[in-house]
Amino acid sequence: MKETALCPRLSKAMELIGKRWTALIIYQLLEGPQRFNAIESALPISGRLLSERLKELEKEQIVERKVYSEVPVRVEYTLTDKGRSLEGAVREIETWAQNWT
Amino acid sequence: MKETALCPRLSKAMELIGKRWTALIIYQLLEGPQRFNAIESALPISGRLLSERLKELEKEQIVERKVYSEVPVRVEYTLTDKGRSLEGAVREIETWAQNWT
DNA sequence: TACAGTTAGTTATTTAAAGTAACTATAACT
DNA sequence: AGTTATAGTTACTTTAAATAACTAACTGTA
Repeated sequence: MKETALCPRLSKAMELIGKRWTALIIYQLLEGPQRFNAIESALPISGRLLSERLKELEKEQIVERKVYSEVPVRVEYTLTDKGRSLEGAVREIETWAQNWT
Repeated sequence: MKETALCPRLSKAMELIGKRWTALIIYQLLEGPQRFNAIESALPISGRLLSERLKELEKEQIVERKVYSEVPVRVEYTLTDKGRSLEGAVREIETWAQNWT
């Protein structure tokens, strides 16, 4: 993506959390750690995209991936501090949506 | 887009303001009314997409379009009350970005 | 031994959105 | 007649998202 002279920080943040499904995944993880299937069931997202998004969020250190070698394998996704710190922004958007839509 | 059972309101809001460029356009308009060219210059967005986004935002009553029949024509875009009410959310994201990126 | 079930994905293909560049209408100015 | 300016539009290419089918690893059952 091109850079904006306007506000590179906002731009970068929007590129990340404005990406489709990202905010909803974070919203879902605010409930607590979740397994891959749980997130997939909570949202109308496919495994393909969920996998892609979780990788991006992991790379940005917004979520943490924990693998439990059970059978079948269990993988849990948890918000990091950085991830949890997005709660305010997500709640603001939620509140706005309640008041204006 | 499919509906999410999770939080249709957040989902709807993110579909709108999470759309590429939308948050940055609103951020820019928080400075005050702006002409088409001014927004286009402030962001690395093309006329094609800016036009498309502004139409969407006008339809959602987040921005208002005013035409002044001067030569050449002047078109100004202003945030409505609904649009200005997004300031809190945008600032939250900006603050998060400052603290965590 | 062979087959179904479970989780957490991946691969392949189609469809939608975004990026890029060139073009248009209108009117003044040279 | 040709140039400049604003606010777009049109045509085309590239990237991202949606959809569906498939895979690996292991268990439990017939």
